[in-house]
Amino acid sequence: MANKHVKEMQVLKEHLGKHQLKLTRQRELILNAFLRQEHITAEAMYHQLAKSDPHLGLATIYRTLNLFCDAGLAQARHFGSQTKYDNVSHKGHHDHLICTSCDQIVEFENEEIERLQEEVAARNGFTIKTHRLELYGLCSRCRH
Amino acid sequence: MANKHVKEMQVLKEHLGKHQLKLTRQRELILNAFLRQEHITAEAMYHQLAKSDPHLGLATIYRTLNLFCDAGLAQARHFGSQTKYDNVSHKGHHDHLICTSCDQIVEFENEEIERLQEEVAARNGFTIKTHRLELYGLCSRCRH
DNA sequence: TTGAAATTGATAAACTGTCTCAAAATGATA
DNA sequence: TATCATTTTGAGACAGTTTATCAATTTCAA
Ligand SMILES: [Mn+2]
Ligand SMILES: [Mn+2]
Ligand SMILES: [Zn+2]
Ligand SMILES: [Zn+2]
Repeated sequence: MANKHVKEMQVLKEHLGKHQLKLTRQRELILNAFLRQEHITAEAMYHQLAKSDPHLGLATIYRTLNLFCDAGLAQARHFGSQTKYDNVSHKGHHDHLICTSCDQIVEFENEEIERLQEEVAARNGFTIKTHRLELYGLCSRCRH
Repeated sequence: MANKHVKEMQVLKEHLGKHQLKLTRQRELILNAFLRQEHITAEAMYHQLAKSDPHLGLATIYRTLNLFCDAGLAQARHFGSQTKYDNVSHKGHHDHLICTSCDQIVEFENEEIERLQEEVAARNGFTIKTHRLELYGLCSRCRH
């Protein structure tokens, strides 16, 4: 429990070192809470952390989650109207299936789709930097 | 010029009729301006219409563009941080290539990708209702 | 023509996220 | 370990975008 998330903490420390940033109690706290999640909003992190740390500011949550993005531990994703931070510390690129009824999010990878995207881009003279693919619908549980 | 967009006006009128809504000067005005665009923000429509109609309210623009969405003439799309209304009166489903440098938007359709999406969804027990695929990068002009 | 119902415009409010700044914490250095 | 320049924090102000409110106006079915 105490020395969990060692690898991710190392990644963060390296990023901090490279950018003359400091390791703070808040950053450690937020990192540990964040790594227990897969996809979470800043607001949700705020409420969750408020239980044990009522004075942690919302601005600090935003700043810190954005820092995690810079460090490569997180990725901000806009699902519908919500912005969720995706815990990518242990995953590579992936896209999402989202149940519009229960908000369940399933991750998937499909190299065939990725390849076709490149093909479409090339055909139009584009060089892809990033892309976003989200499939919205009903999961098997919610369909019934 | 006067009787342009007759078909779309008909679609709107049918929607209004079905929902006991009324045809107003503003709705006609906004429809004609909107149909001349492909992808436009509410704010941009507001400024464009302000030239000829300085007292048209921004709220009316939003309300009316959302009405067009209900009528199937428009679709709200969140590109990056902007919300653009896509003029779909004369198009079927399509996805987008977006140049992050000059904001150019290219539309494309790829039935192979669509098919693979269904496959992915089925494999995960999902039934897709909608999806979003956006490829962000540089167009040929901006790459140089 | 009338009048109930819908719509409008102005603006307040909601919502999400960033900025400001004084006070506190960090960590490199002596 | 003490010093102290630099970074970070928390609180709230602020900004951008979209919706809600409401009195006045417009629409349209009767
Ligand atoms: Mn994910
Ligand atoms: Mn389009
Ligand atoms: Zn579900
Ligand atoms: Zn371009």
